[in-house]
Amino acid sequence: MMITELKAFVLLAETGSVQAVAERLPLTQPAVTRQLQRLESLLDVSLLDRRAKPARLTSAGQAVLREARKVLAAVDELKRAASTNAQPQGTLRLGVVHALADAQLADGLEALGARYPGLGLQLASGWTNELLPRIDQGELDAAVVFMAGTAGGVPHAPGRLLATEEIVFLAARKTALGRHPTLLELNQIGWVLTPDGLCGSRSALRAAVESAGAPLHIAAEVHDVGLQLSLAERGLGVALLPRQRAMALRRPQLRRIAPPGLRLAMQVSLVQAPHLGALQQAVDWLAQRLAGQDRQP
Amino acid sequence: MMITELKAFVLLAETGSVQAVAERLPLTQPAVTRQLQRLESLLDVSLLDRRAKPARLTSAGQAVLREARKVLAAVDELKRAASTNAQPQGTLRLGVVHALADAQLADGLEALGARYPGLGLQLASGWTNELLPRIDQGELDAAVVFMAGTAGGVPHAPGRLLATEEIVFLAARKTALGRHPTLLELNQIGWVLTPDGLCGSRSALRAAVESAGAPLHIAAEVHDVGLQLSLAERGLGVALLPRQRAMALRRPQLRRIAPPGLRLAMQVSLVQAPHLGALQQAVDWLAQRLAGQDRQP
DNA sequence: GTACGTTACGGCGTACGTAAGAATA
DNA sequence: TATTCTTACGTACGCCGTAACGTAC
Repeated sequence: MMITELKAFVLLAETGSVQAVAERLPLTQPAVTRQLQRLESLLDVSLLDRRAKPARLTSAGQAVLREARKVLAAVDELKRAASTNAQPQGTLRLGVVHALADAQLADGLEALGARYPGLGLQLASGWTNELLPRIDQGELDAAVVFMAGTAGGVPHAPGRLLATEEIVFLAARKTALGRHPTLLELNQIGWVLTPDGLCGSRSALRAAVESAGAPLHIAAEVHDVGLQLSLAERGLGVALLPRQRAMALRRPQLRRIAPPGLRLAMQVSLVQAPHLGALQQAVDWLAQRLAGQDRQP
Repeated sequence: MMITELKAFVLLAETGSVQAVAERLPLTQPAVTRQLQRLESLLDVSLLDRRAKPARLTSAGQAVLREARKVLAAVDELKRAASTNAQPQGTLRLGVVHALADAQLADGLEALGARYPGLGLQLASGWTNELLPRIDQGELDAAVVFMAGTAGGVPHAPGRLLATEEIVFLAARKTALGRHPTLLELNQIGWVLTPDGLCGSRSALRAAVESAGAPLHIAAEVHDVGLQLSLAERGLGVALLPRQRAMALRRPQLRRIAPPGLRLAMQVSLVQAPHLGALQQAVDWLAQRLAGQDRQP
């Protein structure tokens, strides 16, 4: 109630004629008359001075006209804010898996802030299996996660696939290994893994090792990637790292190893809550950027 | 359409429960649910994340919530402006008869401006018979006018009676007149009248003189009251003036005369257009002040 | 007289309440 | 299981269009 009446009233003030209002709504004259009457009865004020035939606005009508324009402007503003094309406002709550929370991501987020100045950003890093429930809980709007597995069959991650990346094995050059070490040889050295490595790489690795006839030998479980690499450099284990990240390293004491029979890969994907509204385009923009750079150095 | 839905939505955001909204509107739960659905469909946005049972607002919902509050605030503002109790805004277009457009009125108008700071004032002076049509034409909101006639029967003026005032006769002391001159004696000197004296005093005077057996002898017709008095002082005619105004004069050369058989009077009244809305209280205030002072010096 | 706006009447759409169903906590 | 929200159905209210009327220019 009331907004349509206000529109009619403002139009009347602008055109000066009920007829003209009726044509532009479009409606019949009686309908417009009744809308105006309805508005007067809702507000309990005489808005029109009907002593003359092209009725004039009363002084109360003048005052109401000003306020009516404000109301309609506010309604337009609301519709604009509701439309998916609107400039995103508010805060985008973004989750990122630990392993990708690096400088490259920071660049992307900075660019996001530049692209959408009105948008606040709230970042949360966590493991894939932590982030996904938080999206379901409505705590996050979107998250960059990954799933890992054998190169042939990575468990398909939910959301949009941003990139597929190989996971490489890194071992110390000084370690006594042949040119093409087998998986079991590497397993004897032991693996340096991330603790809650529930993104799939650990299980794929375990499956491969066990099918080769040995139990998975975990040499170390640490969060910090720098520590993982240091351990590997010291020959205390074999570390796993996404290919791009490994190539960006300046760790000459490490060598990359490709054991026969096992190629691990991971899929980076962007998961989002449904119904993001205007935030959707920001998420889309981020997805495109992250996919576009394809995490190439 | 839409405002009731926005109310429901804002209430939902505040209470967090459809149930609570339903109780406070008051409505049944299904009705509230449908209002929310309707709003979503009107805006073509998902406002609620229904994955959880006490449904949460989506990010789009957050944005819409902000704008919805603005809309409702604007609507409240409109209702306030429409209410008769609202602070008068805009311009009060006031007409005043020439004869009352004096310093005393200026005081009243100044006080009006002080009482209603938001109110603009547009003053028009004119004759009663000019002002009344302008009210009908919607050019004026109110006017202070008067009607004159014999003391017994002043033609009743439209609008509110503010004051009844006697009209006195002023003649030069030096004029050869008895202690109680008759109407015909005064008529022989002649009358100093205002030209468009259509407010009644002239016709009452003419009727009285002619019934006494002589034609109305007009010595001068001038607008300016000062000139009228100067002419009277010089013995060139008899001037007519409201009693209060005459008593405020410092014209020792003039004497006040009360001819037997004719007492003229005038009624000051305030006429207004219908449907003034919030301006009404300003008019009421002015009427009360003008009547309250009763034009006593 | 003509144009413009207002009432009168019939039809349709829409919003509500009641009651049953789905889904979450 | 209990609470909360959503869907289904019938009813009533409200708004519009057509037509007749009243009124200012």
